[in-house]
Amino acid sequence: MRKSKKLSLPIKDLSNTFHKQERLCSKKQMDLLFEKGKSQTAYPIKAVYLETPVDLKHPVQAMFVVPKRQFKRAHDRNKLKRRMREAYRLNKKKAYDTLLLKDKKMILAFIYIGKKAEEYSVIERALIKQLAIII
RNA sequence: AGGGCAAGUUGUUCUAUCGCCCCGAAGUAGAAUAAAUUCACUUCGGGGAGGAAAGUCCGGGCAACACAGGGUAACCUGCCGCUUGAUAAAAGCGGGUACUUUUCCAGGAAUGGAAUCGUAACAGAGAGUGCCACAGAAACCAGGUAGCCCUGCAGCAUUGCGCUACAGGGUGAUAGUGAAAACGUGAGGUAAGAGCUCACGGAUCUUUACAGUAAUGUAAGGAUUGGGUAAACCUCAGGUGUUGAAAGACCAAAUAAGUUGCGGGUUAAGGCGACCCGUCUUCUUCCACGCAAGUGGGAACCGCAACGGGUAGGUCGCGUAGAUAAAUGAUAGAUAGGGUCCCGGUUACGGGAAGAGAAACAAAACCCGGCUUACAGACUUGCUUUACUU
RNA sequence: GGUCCUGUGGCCGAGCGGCUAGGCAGAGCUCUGCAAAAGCUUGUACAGCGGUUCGAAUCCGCUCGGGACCU
Repeated sequence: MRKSKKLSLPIKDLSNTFHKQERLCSKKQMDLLFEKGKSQTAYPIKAVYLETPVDLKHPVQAMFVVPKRQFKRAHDRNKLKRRMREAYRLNKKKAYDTLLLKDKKMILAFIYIGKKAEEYSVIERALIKQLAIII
């Protein structure tokens, strides 16, 4: 596996942006996440999440993973990651609001576990479901 | 004209909304700082994947380390000329040679010539070694199974020719085989035979002349006349220092100048990143004993190895695409082309309808060139097939 | 990003140019009242495509698949 992105929201924000600060980039944090994080599955996506004490700018840092083993072509991996990222970007607002209220920070990884590339609508549905459960 | 195949060229449109990466400018009662300034945010402007970005099969740039010299090994390449940054190699273009497809011509045959299609890892098997299963007499300094011929001896037969067995010798014409069998045809010759000899033809090597930059070709002369395999070992010639961007430079942070072992002066250790020759380098300090050479001892120091510990963050390298877990997407709509159906028409084509709608292969991670592989549609060329008309 | 190894029946695994060993598994038969065990018999493979060679699993090239290493 190998890709991740992070999302950060400045201050109040409400927009559907997805900046670099919102992506999970630190190798240390990643190792920590996979070692201690909890996971759950909603086909075709598996989510790994962990509350973190680190002082982040945004309530959540997220990364997206598509295993090379299932998808040999870089093109296919990119496409799936983009679809997941897009779904996350458009639906993260509710999660942000909730976490801001609770004053908690979180790191997240979404791993694509399907055997074949699914349509955007399928991915979006699964991702919304994931977010709802996690938060 | 349609379909199919092959090769080459090309290889993707517009609008809206929400977003992504990089650069620049301006702004902010924002954050850090003494300040310069940096960061953040907002607005505006600009730029943002491919012909293969792929496979990583070649080469170059670039970088670090190494480097007196000679030889060996290993690896790569192998007709000639020109071109590109690139002597060699790779690639492109042209040429040569060999083989091959088709057609034609000459010949009794072997074979040769001309045109044309294609192929070639295209130096050497007149240096050596190895291998060539099965079949076959024989598979490589050829052989002797059958056959043919000669001689000797024995037997049979006999007017005579002869026949049979054995022994010795000659022979390579005939012979099933095989991927491959010892130049082809004819004549002479012989006991039978043979390039043994001759004629014509073929092949290999070579000398000279001429043509060509060259590979090579042509002609004449001479010598020779038994295979294959070098993508088997090998020989010859040319080339190759090693490692690669995870190369490498700098900064910051952190930790323990930690532990153990071995070595540190003569037939010692180490370097010359494979090996050898050869050559070069290293020839310390303290303590005790001794006049000295030297001996003994531990420690320091140096080198190597193992164990253990810490950090694994930033800048540069790095690009008017450009990150450092890696940017081009999503949604909605519109068209081009194509597909389906209906009508007219012999086709070509023309008109109309509904619904779908940009869908091939595939996404840069230092850069460049070549090769290979993948690929819808469009265009061009060639081949093939079908239909219609003449 | 770079470097390298590897691919033989359903599975494991020999085979350094000449009909592709062997074991396990499968099928049939023998044996048994039935089965197990045992014995006998039998089917099935060189990843794909080209090239070199008389002949290729083996040598060479390309493609595909599997794996390892370098930070």
